[in-house]
Amino acid sequence: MHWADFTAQRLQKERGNNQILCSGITPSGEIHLGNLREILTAEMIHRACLDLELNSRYIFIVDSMDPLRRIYPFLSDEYQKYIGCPLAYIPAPDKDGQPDSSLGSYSDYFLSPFLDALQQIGVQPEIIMNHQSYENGEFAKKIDGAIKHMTEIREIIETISGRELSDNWFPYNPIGSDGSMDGVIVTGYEYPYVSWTDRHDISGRSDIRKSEGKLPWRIDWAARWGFHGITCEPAGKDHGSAGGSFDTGIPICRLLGSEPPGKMVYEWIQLKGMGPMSSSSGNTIGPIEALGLVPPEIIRYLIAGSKVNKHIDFDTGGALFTMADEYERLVANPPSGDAEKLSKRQLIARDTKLGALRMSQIIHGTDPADSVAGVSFRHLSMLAQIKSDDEGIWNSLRQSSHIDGMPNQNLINRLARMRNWIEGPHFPTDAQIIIQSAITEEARDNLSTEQNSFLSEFQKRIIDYEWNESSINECIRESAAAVEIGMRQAYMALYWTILGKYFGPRIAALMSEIDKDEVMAIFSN
RNA sequence: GGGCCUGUAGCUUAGUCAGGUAGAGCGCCGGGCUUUUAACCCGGUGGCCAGGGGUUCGAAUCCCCUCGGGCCCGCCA
Repeated sequence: MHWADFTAQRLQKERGNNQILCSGITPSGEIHLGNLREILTAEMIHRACLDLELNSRYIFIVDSMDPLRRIYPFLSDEYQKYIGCPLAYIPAPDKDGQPDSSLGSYSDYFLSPFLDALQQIGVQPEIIMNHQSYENGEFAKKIDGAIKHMTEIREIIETISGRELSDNWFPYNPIGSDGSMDGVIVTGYEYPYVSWTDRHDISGRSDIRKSEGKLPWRIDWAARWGFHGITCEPAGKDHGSAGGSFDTGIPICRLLGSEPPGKMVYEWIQLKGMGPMSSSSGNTIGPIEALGLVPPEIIRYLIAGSKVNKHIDFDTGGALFTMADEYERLVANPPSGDAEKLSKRQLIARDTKLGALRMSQIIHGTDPADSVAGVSFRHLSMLAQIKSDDEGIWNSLRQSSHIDGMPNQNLINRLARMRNWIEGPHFPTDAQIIIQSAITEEARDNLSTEQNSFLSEFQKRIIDYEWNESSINECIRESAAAVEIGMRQAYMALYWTILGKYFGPRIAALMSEIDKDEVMAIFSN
């Protein structure tokens, strides 16, 4: 069974027919591909719940109330004054990292491209801006409870996380006179006001029913589990390790009167050979960038086809072909078989694969067969390289009867992505089609006597042929027949000559795209 | 130091939670086909399931130990 279905069944047993799946992110910088795993993990479980006919909602909480913690590499020193201020209330950076209030809030600025990416991969969450939950007083009860149970919460955090909290620690961080939560010391509490003195020695009070302060992370998380009624929130393994925020969140959530979700921890996505993604190290690939290269259903398949607790190596090079091939093979030939005839293992394998395929669809519940657009990823990569205009590609596809009439939107999108990939730095060199200007040494060494005589024969004959695909092919066939050489050998000889390797795309189509004199020049050289 | 995950064929892995004769894809080898979609079709090769011990009629699966790999433990998914 697929992990999403398995989790959905477990949730039904544990929490009944109403489920609220949740994921959350902090928009402190460019949101990277790794964040997609959190979102897709939750969203796929949500879909599996819907498939079980449970009442399921999927909410996406943006940690817009989190403070700016430090000056990131892409920010100018101007941001010094905003450290400790909620991301929702400070201006977005411009190209030079200068704060520019005309660009909107910091949190919206980094969030909106990410929401576009979610749209593309078919994720439609209910979006909740956490600062609004503070503004409209949803947190008030939990804050009041946290302050009243201050001693117990302190003990939970100190014993479970092993961290020692300072004497003036307080389970609520008020915002001081300059908008920052740093250096603000709480001096008293009387509902609904927390009074404080900030680092400029200015005193004031915060109304816990408004966004005049926030709960520290570990309590904030536990509190919102409660008032949103969250039944499942997969967390990154940083939160999942012993003494992490999940372990403290569970008892704190109960202390505040609510049932916490069960612990569920997912592994991270790494860039192949480069370690975990991290905005600060610059070792990151954005979902926007990834979605510029890879069809969205294949991104989904990357997550759906991996177990939650396995780390994923994301590779923007040749492995994309392998991944796309696997997906297309699965779509073309989905595992089937009679449940009675299959062993338990084969049955599980079948259902897991079918589940992954189901979860990979952009639109929930649609037929996977519609997602492949009729053309394989590999074939499209070849066409995109030898044909510079899109119309030429559609013509070619019509001729090879891959498509009928006009290309659908899915295919148009795929081609656009393919062109991005090919033109960008990630495209693998061994997939590149490079037309040689002369026969290479390596090619010479690999060509047999028969192949050489085929090539001379072809060179002689082609002069009298038209320069188009079918005519070139005819010439290849006749030349091969004349020197009594197998077609495979004949094609290989042409690949060596024109591309400098022993394999390649349809050679006649490729040749017809190039000028005849240019091709003949390769032979002569 | 505390903890999590992980080790199955040359490679990527399924199967581990619910113990019941090791599955798949890629690669490789052989054959077929041929206007080659780096394709397709057929057949084959290949695993003391990291190692050791225990529980069991029976262990890749559960328990214990050892070793190797990845990662988390201020913020980060």
